[in-house]
Amino acid sequence: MSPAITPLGYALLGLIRAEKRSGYALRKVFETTLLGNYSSSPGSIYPALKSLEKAGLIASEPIPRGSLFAITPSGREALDAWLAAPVAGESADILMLRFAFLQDLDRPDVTRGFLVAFADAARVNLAGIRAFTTSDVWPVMPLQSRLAVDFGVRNVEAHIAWAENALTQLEAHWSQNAPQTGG
Amino acid sequence: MSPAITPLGYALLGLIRAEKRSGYALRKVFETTLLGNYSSSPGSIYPALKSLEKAGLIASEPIPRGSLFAITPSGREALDAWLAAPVAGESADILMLRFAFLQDLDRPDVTRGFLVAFADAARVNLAGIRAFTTSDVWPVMPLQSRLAVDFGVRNVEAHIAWAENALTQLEAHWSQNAPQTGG
DNA sequence: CCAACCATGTAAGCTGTTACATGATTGA
DNA sequence: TCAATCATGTAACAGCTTACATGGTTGG
Repeated sequence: MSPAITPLGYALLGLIRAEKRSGYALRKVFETTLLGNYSSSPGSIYPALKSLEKAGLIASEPIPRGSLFAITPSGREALDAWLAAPVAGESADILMLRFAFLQDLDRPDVTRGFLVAFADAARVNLAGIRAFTTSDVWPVMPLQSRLAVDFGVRNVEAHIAWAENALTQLEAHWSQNAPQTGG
Repeated sequence: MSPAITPLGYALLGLIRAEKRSGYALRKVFETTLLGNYSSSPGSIYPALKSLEKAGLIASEPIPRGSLFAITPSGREALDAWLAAPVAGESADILMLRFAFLQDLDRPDVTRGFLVAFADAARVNLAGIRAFTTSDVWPVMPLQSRLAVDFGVRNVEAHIAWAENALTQLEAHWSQNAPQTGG
């Protein structure tokens, strides 16, 4: 098995699938957009691109200045597998990256599944914290500790609310815009 | 200047200040509590403890089985400096770690300053996103991209609401419980 | 002509992860 | 006695950051 693809690797793969880009252009994306808290330093991106190319997931074509990277069939495969992977354990950051890239997959069923799983995971998470806040140790904990836990509660609640709203809006959008009738 | 203390190092310092602990006990904390997404693997914690000890921030005393670590004066100094540092640029995770440890500092003024700065930073952040969502590119962006941005908005809003509520509750708590009159 | 930007690369160093290894003690 | 847990350690590896280095091009 080839070395695992890192989050940065997937971020690059996703951006490259959406549009052929040079290493420099990719760096600019990380510098300027909200998406991705990844470093735009050359020391991270160029080695990562090399490793993706070596793994056959992207291919470079020379252009007048520098080179352009395009995704390969096996790169598409790896990216799709990642996008469809279960929502377990991954951080919100990574999951949002996946959500953003699900767009290019254009598969409402997969996106729907993702959002449902995302909300479910958040609800499980919330239940776990609630179990804690209703235990007997909770009332005797210092206020500041309880507030730190409350931070987690509010975040998870925001996640759930976001996922429900996103699902509602996307369903409306999908039903308006020529539903996919298979192909 | 000695090598910078890592987030894991501060987490260890904070836990050790609150209570003398062994490496094993510290690992258990990471395994069982909600706080800290740090690994409990021996390969991370024991080397980190060694490095803290080498830097003179903690000291170990032998006990029947293993050893206990206690914070040193210079460790306290380093921890306090970190707790009082500006809220700029750090991730929410790290900031929450700081908030939890601010408890042991027992300095309402510092905690208040932290929460105010935290809320301010979140508001600046929110304003930045709002500037984006009211720009001319926003309406033409795909729905899914807008939803990804909405995730960020909801998170930051949750941060602000949490900080405001935390401040309110703590002020009430401080005014009830024998306000510090210096000394 | 000089500054700024385009475009890529590498070397050093630190950190953390995984995996393996050791040995003592406790409980069934 | 055997498994589980206590308690610590280390070696190999991967990854990212910082910093440095190199050239070409564009614009004033």
